[in-house]
Amino acid sequence: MSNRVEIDESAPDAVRNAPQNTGEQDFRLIELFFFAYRDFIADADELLAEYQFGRAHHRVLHFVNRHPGLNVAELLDILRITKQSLGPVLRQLIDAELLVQEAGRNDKRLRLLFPTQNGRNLSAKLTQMQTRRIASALQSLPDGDRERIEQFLFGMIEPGERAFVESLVRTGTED
Amino acid sequence: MSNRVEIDESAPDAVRNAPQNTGEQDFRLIELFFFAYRDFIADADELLAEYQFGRAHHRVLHFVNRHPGLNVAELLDILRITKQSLGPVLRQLIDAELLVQEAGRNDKRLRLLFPTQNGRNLSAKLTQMQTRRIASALQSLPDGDRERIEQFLFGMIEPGERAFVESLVRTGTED
DNA sequence: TATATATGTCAACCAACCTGACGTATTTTA
DNA sequence: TAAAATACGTCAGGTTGGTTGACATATATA
Repeated sequence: MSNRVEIDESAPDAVRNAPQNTGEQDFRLIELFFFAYRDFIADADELLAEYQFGRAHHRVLHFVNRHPGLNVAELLDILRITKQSLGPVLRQLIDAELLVQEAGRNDKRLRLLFPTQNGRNLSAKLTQMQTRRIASALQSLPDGDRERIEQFLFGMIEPGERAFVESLVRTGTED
Repeated sequence: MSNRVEIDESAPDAVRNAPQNTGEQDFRLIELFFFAYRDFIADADELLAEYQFGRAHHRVLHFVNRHPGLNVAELLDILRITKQSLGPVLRQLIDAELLVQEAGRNDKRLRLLFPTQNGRNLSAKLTQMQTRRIASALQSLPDGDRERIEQFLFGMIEPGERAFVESLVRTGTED
């Protein structure tokens, strides 16, 4: 069988020029953001692969660590996934003894999620890798620009979500 | 069948306290980056869904628009995926007449990729949505902070990748 | 007691990747 | 000029991380 590509004579015309990096087309920041995020995630991916885990596990581990005692509904709300897709991830993390479940004291329907010491350790390791990358990226900037970066990232978040994100992000902040 | 969760008496101990937002654990920027990227992507996802397209289509459309005449190997190198996974995406974009292929003039083995006018239009629409979100995030910052943001994002990129990304990002920049 | 809530689970499906193997057109090299 | 390398396409089968829908159970609330 031939896979010779016949160029369709009636094909729509190719546009041959590159678009410009104008005010309406901020390619520079769009692409930098894309590649920055790719590499921000990459470190963690490597470490997680040793455990046969993926990004889904990372996110669950991260937020349970940050908010010990979180219940399933709250976790789903943060991650914006369905309980059906959370199910296997949660089970694997519990089987690996990185998380534990406890029934709520007052409301026994709730399954409260806590990290184990191993879970805390792995999460800390992942967080440290990302923290180091951020720190080195901040290093080249003037002191005080950290707040500008925070402000920029916060401004990228959908306005209706900002209060919620702010409440998550404030946790554990001494101020 | 009962799904009563028996709390395993021998379960590892739960860690009950939240970790702190210290120098070693930069939760604030980590989480802001996570949520910012999520929303940065979300606008485009919605528009793409109308075409039954996903993020893979977006990325291909974006880079072919930015670099008209790109060949398949170069595209794979930017996207870091295999040709097997690019295949269906490319075919769908060509079938939808958003992209066209042409054999290379000098090297006829090459398949050069170009956007059609429709492809250019859709890509521009997607880029504009992301550009607007970025612009509104920058609005609250002092003038000139744009460069700081660029510098920060560039600093997040793996050092070995920076030259390549810089060469991609420079395309179409008048300076 | 009836209903609502929180969670778990079964089944079927999908998007977007992957590896491996192989075919064809074309170019380069020996 | 024949052989090897390159660029690309494609078939087959697998994985991860999601989805929707339906339903069961334990517990809480009205």
